[in-house]
Amino acid sequence: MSATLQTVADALGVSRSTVSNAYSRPDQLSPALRERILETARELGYSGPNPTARSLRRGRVGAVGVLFTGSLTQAFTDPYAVQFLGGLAQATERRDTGLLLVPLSADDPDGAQRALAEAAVDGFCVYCAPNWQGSLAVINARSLPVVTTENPTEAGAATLVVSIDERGASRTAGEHIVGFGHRRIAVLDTWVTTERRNGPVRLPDPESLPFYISRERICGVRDAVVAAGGSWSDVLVLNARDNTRADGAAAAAHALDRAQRSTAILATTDVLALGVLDAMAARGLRPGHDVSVTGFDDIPDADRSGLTTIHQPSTEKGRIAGELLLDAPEDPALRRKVLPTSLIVRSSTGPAPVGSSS
Amino acid sequence: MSATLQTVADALGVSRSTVSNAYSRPDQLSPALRERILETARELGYSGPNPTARSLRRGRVGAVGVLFTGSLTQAFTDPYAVQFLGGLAQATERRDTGLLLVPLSADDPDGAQRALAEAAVDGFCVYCAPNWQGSLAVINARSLPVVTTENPTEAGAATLVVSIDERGASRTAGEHIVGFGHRRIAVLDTWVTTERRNGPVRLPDPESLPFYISRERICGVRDAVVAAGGSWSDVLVLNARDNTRADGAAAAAHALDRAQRSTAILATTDVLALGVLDAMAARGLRPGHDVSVTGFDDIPDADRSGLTTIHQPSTEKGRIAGELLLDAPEDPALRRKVLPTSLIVRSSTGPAPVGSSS
DNA sequence: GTACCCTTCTAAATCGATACAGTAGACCGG
DNA sequence: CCGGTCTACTGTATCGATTTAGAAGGGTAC
Repeated sequence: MSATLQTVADALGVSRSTVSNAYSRPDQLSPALRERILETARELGYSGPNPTARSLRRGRVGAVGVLFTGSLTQAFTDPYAVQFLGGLAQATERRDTGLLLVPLSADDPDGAQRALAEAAVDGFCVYCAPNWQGSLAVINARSLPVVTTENPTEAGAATLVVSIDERGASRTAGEHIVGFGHRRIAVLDTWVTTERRNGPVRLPDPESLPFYISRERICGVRDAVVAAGGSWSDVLVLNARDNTRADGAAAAAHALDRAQRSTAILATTDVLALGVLDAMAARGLRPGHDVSVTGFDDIPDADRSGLTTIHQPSTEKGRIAGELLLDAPEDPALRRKVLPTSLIVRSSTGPAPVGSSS
Repeated sequence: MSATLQTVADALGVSRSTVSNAYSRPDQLSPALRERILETARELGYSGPNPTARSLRRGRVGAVGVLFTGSLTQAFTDPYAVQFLGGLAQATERRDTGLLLVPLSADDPDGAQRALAEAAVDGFCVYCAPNWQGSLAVINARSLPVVTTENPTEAGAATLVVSIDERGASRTAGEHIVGFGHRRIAVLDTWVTTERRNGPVRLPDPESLPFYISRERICGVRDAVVAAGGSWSDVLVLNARDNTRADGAAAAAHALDRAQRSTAILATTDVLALGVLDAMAARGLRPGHDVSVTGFDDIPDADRSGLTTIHQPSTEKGRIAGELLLDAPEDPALRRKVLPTSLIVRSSTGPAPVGSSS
């Protein structure tokens, strides 16, 4: 069944090299012979050089690995992730490079490590995974280029980074909220605790959070609150089971249904924030009047829903990540990029309701 | 820099085979030696067998290719697609197999074909792409297993298929609608025409549509209408630019804003249907009263929005596709599976408004 | 006619591993 | 002490291509 270069070469009485050239370097042989070779190949059912063999010889695979925490479904549920991946794909496609999804299942750490060690790729993109099950160590051992969108500190010195000022951006949202006079504030995030449930969490010190993005975004809010004379201990911390709209709504219920209802809920992702809006709609609460809500990412749905949020250039982030990975600059200064963000004010935020100051 | 099996073997004075066995077949050597080998490897910075070389020798790559039409962003915008992929990932992960995304850019047919010919994979999954740029021909030439969720007829005899009865399912939705007395009916789909715009389209004969899913779902509606004594020419056909909520809303506007407003809009995907609901909300129209709306797929948001739709087991479809691909049964009867669907009636459908019969 | 170049093709080395057959030595029963 | 069976390891062929240096043949310049 499986024909090889040699098969075709033998059939025509030419050398293997020539057949190879017919596919990979057309300028190295006469057009006439090339045509005969391709013709013969077609007859023999030979569909071109074996990609694996070619990769071995060339030392280039033509794919980059994309790491995921948790299930793939979950990883793609967030439109931010999808946009980022779209950008990444744009960049890699231009260089004839594919994207290999490498799921890191939490149930099976060994399997995850094996998957990383055995993935045939030219580099890795770590975009939504914290240092999961020692995955970074495995990756670094392979001495392949790695680009991450997260933790610039935890990443090795050789790692490529494209990031945003998570803490500063989040602080902007916090300042926007305290500027409106809000004092009963809640922050909503995923996996603030290892218990996977929807509800309030005690978090004495947000600096101690292990997950970079959670830590930075929550600390940003804290900074704004403290700068305005407030105290971190007054901020209600809510955990959502997963980064989904439904879990956002369920977790937000705890802030909305208690006696002293929070007047502002700052979610660390738009998906969660939209869940908050869902929960409010179910209770007849008006965004921006009864309760103010902010998100993070500025996904397309945010605009539709009038959600005040932090815009970050998701697609561009992916594109740049891809370019860095495939064309890693030597200059250390060029190996780390920080992209701008901006606060987008829409209708989901407004002045604190009167009489809510207590 | 790059250590190989041989490097490690030489350093220890053992044979290359033994080092290989230390990684791949631990039972073939004494635990003590194995430990020494792994230790030495670590010191030399050798991170395990080169995946490409291993693939070549083993004849198995450990990845399956997933084909996309259009941009990756678009392919992942539909929760149905994400669920399907999640199921696929479940099945492949269990077999230590990764997912390689292969984008088929419309701009660059040659690039798309090259990507297919050069993808290092053990099989292909074609799940949302029609026969794009002759992609099926390229794939078939490689004589790798292929699974598709679509067109059972266009697919070669060797192709694995996991599908649903698209036409029958869609007809069920149509019967539900005509059963409610609706006669001013619109169908909404993506790419009914090659012009990419939102709005009405003349479609004398739906059987002539080139895209399988569009054709089948639309014909299903037609069958229901005709069976109820109606005529296809009375059905308004709307095209949405892309399969997005926003485009669904924009296209639906044409059915909602005209003098003789459609009393029912049957969308071929939930995403489009949710767009229709958006458009209705913007106009103060009540789903199930003023206008009935149906979707297709039963994505999570459908439930939240009270959308009547056709449920299909998306995740399971992906899982089965993965299993078929990695464990293709010989028996032709087992190579094609048809999964059940069901009509889920929610609040977005109801009796035609009185006096709408003209 | 010789020297030189260009085009077109070939031969051999190489990429980094795995599979399989085979060997050396230990151990055991009789 | 011999045949037989294990265990632990080695040697060689092989997977399917690319690459490099170089050879054959024809053409051109002087």
